[in-house]
Amino acid sequence: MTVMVTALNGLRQMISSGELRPGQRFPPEADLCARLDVSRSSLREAVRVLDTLGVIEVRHGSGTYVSRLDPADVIRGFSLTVDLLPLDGLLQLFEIRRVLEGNAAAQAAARAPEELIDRLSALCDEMEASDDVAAMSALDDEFHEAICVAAGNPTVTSLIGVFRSRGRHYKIFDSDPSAPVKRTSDEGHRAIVEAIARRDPAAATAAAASHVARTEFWLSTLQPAPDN
Amino acid sequence: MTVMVTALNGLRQMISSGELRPGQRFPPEADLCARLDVSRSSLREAVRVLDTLGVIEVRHGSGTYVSRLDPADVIRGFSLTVDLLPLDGLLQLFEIRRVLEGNAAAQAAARAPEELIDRLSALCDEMEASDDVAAMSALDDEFHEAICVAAGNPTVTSLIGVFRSRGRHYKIFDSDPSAPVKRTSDEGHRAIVEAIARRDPAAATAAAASHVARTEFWLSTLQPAPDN
DNA sequence: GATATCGAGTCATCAGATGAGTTGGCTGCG
DNA sequence: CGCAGCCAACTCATCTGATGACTCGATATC
Repeated sequence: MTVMVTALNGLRQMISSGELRPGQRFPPEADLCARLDVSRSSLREAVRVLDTLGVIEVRHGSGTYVSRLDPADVIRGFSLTVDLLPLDGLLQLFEIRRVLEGNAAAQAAARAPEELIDRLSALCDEMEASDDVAAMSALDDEFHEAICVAAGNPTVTSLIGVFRSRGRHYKIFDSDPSAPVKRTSDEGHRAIVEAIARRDPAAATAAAASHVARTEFWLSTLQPAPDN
Repeated sequence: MTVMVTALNGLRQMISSGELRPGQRFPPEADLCARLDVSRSSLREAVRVLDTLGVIEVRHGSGTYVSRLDPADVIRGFSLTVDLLPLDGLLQLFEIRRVLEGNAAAQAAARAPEELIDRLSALCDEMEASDDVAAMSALDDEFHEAICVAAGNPTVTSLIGVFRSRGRHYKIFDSDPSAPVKRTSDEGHRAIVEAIARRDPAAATAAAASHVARTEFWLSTLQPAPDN
C-alpha cells in the first residue's frame, strides 16, 4: 500500500469514526503529517483527493474542513469521472437513467404543483418552437431537471444530473431541426407532461422511461467521437 | 483556479479529447509538467486524484496509463466518498436502491437461469438457519449480488454495490437472532425468490422494493453512530 | 466605537535530491 | 542459436526545505 493511501485512509477514518463532524476543522498539515507519519507531499495528495471529491474543503490561509457531507454534493463529484466514460460504456448507464427518471416522473405526477406543470408545458412550447441546437439542449436540461426537483429527492436529482451531463457532450440533434429525432423528442416531452398533468404516475413512468430509451437508441447509432 | 485543477483538467482533456485511448500511456511526469506548465507536485496531485478514482493507472517504474474506463470499475470508485456519508444522508440514497434493486429483481425474474433460482433459494435456507450476525450479513450480500448479476448489467450491479456497501457499516440485526427484524428480512428474501421463480417481474419488483424499504425503515430508527 | 494595520497561522507551489520498481537490451554460457 | 542472468536507463515514490499568498483576529489609531 502506498504512503498516500495510508494518508487517505487516515483522513477518511477521522471522518468515519466521528472524530471530525461535518464543518469541523482538521489539524494543520504539519500535525497531520506527524500523526499519520507521512510526509507533507503524501498528505497533500490525499487531501487533494478528498477535496476534489467534495468530502473535505481546503480553505487557503484558514485550514482544512470536513464538508457538509450532503449526499447531493458528494454525488455531483462523480461527474469528474463519469464525464470521461467512452460512448460504449456510457450506454450501460442508460438503464439507470431509464429507471431513475421513470421513477422521478411518477413522483412528479403525484406531487408536482400546478405551477410546475404549467412551466413544463411552456418549456415544451419553447422547445417545439426552437430550432437552435444549443438553446434546445438547454431547455431540455431545464425540463428534465424540473421534473427531478419536483420528485423531491435532491440526491436522486443530483445522480440523474451526473448521468445526464455525460450525454450532453454528444449532439444527438443534427443540424436539421425538422429531423425526425427532434419531432420524436418533442412528442416524448409532451407525453410526459400530459401524464404528469393527469396525475397518472404509471403513465408518467412509462413516458419518461420510453423517452430515455429513445435517447439511448439514438446515441447507440452514433459512433463518431465526442468533441471536447 | 488552483494550479492543481489546471493539471487535472489538462489530464482529463487528454482523455476526453481522444488523444489518449484506454490502455495508452501518458508521457513521463517531466514532459507533462512542461506541457501543462505546472510543477511536479501539482501534477502528481492531479494524477493521484484520477488514479484513486480509477480513471488512470499509475504503474511504479513503468508509467501512467489510461485505465480501461469500464463503467463498473469507475463507479466502484464512488464508494470512496459514499462510505463517508452520515446516516441521515445515507437514507436519501435508499430511494435509489429501492428503484434500482426493484428493477434488477424484475430483470432477474425474466432472465435468471434455473441454477440461480436454486442458489437463491439455498441462500435463503442458510440465512434462515444462521444465527451469526457476520455470516448472515455475508449471505445477504451474496443474495443481493446474485440477483444483480442475473439482471445482466454490470454497471448497475456496481452502482447498487456501492450504495449497499455503505449500509453494511451499520448493524441492523441486533444480537438476538430471533428478533422480528431477522424474521421479516428472511421473509422478504423468500418473497423475492418466489417471485423470480414464478417468472413474475412485477411481483419481483414489488418484493425487492419492499425489502429495501423495510431496511430503510430499520436504519431510520437507528440513531447510534457507526463503529469504524 | 469604528477603522486601519499588522502579524501569526495556514495552505499553495515550486525545486531538488534520493529511493525503488520495471523494462528491455546486452552478455556470456550451454 | 537459444536462453538465463545481469545491468543500465527510464519512470514513478517520497521526502525535505524554501518561498509566496491568503485569512483572520489582535492591536493600534483616530
